[in-house]
Amino acid sequence: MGNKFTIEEDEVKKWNLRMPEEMLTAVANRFKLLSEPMRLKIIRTLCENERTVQEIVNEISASQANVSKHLALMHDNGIVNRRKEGLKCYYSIADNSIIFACYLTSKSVVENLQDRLSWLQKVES
Amino acid sequence: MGNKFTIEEDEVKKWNLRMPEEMLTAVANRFKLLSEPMRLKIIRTLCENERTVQEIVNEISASQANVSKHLALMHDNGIVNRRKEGLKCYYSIADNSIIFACYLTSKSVVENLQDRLSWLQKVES
DNA sequence: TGGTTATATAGTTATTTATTCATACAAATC
DNA sequence: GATTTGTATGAATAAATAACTATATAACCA
Repeated sequence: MGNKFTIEEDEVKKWNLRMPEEMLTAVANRFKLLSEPMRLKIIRTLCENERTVQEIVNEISASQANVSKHLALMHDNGIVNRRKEGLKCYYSIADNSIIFACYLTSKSVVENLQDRLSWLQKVES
Repeated sequence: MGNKFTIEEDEVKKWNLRMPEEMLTAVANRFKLLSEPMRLKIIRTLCENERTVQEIVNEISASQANVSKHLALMHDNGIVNRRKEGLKCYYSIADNSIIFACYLTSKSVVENLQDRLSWLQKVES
């Protein structure tokens, strides 16, 4: 409760140094997993709690097959956990940094849009 | 210098609430921009300083045409700035949260790989 | 004006992948 | 065992796009 996430800016800047090629590909792949609106929708339903496939299908409007495939992909890549209970299969977020990345990116995208909008308004007036 | 970036975990969890469809698509699109190793390579060269297209081409091994297209794409989407000076064209990171997202994701991916590795070692022994 | 340099852009190809439909599998219940 | 329910998967299709080649643009210089 009231947990804080803190990072030193200097530490961030070191990101550019000495990252081997395979790591770069792995990072790109992680971003690719987050680059589909449908998967973000699914991830969003998992933010609060674990969910069954059917629950997800009901919350977002998508076919069972499609949701199942996206979940399988995310599970294979270790960003969601799977828990079976009888017929049902519960999925949950495996790594909170996923949510964090989504949050950060959302904020940044919103700010970006706002900047462009205010620029547009300046030009118009 | 010594700047810190802090976020409340509770704030992050609110990400799932009331985000309109277009925002989700915009966020997905931002992630898609970061989902190509070649673009990450380019971004990495821009971490320290602005760079000309040729400088980037020389640093990473890629064709001028390809680098130029990636830069154009990133510029169109507002994640790099462009500054012309004579014949040369200098690009730079438009939004530090990009670097931050890369850093976070890299860390998370590394931890994920380490977890899988230690799990594998447990299974083997 | 002609030539050189830095960057951008068409057109093309090959690859990836999200989605759909149909079906398979597997656990529970009758 | 047969049926129902929840989930996974294979095949097919359509759309997106990274990379290449060749060419265009545009600024600088002789």
